[in-house]
Amino acid sequence: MRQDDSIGFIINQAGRRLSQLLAIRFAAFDLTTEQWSVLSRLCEQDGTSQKDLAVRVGKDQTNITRILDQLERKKLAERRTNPDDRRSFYAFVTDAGRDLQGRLVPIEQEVLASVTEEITEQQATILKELLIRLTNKTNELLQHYE
Amino acid sequence: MRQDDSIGFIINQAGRRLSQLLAIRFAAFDLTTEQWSVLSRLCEQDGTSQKDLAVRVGKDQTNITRILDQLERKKLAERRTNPDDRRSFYAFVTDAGRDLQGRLVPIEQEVLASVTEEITEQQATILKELLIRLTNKTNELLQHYE
DNA sequence: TCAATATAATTGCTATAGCATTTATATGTG
DNA sequence: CACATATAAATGCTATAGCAATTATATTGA
Repeated sequence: MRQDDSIGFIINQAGRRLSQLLAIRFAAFDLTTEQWSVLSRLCEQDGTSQKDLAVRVGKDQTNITRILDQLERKKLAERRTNPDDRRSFYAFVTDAGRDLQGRLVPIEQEVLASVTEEITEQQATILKELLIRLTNKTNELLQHYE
Repeated sequence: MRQDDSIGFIINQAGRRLSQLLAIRFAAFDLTTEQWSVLSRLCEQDGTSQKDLAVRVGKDQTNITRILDQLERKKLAERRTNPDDRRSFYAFVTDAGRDLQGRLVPIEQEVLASVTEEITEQQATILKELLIRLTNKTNELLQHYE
């Protein structure tokens, strides 16, 4: 099988390109797409522990630590101590963070709309569903190595 | 829209997870999935310039330089000077590289087969086709910023 | 021909992914 | 209670992504 036909290659290629396009649009706001993914999640669900945030965003806890560092440096999010467990922190979005997120939402939507222009809404739904099934299966297989 | 529903999030998540699973299986061979992607491409098409290789693998030329450095260090590939243009190099896979690739192919195929176990072959084809269409459109949009 | 421009590859930089280890704090068991 | 074990977060490490700048060499145009 040629590499171009490998589902692994195709998925990663699609993801990288999409991130690249989004990154160009986000550059003016000095925010990376990964910082954006954490910021959005915080806007949806404020005050979760870093561990919990990692699971929800689907990132390693190490990466969450570092992305939160960046968001905190930019005053878009902040850590607050957990009085019940001094090992853990709760992450919160700041007013500036929520404000920025509000300005980025329409840009993300515009980008996503433009890249899916050549496929129908129904196809987009199918695409998402198939990817989610594949990811679930992959997660299941990954668990065998934990 | 919740982040979980964002096509961008879903694609990137799928790609990362798949790479992670493949990485676990490749670890015993001391090869990363990205090194693998370059090595496979070289096996398909030996003796291309780095610039050309970058386009084919869908990576930045900078990354090709560095991944080739790794492959060369591991004696899996080598650069040869281009007599017609002393700025450029041709990249070649070594015997050891071709040998390793041959041993990894069945592993990659097994992993891809296992992650697509929950979907039909027809669905896998649809999935790939939709992703390719999305990537093509994204590439087209990216060109506007070049 | 020679000077301006373009190009192939490299290098330096920041951010991210993921692993192993460390640190601080909790928890659970004798 | 004391000690072993578990857990949350941080840190150190290597590899990768991508941008900007550099270096060496080609090409182009006056």
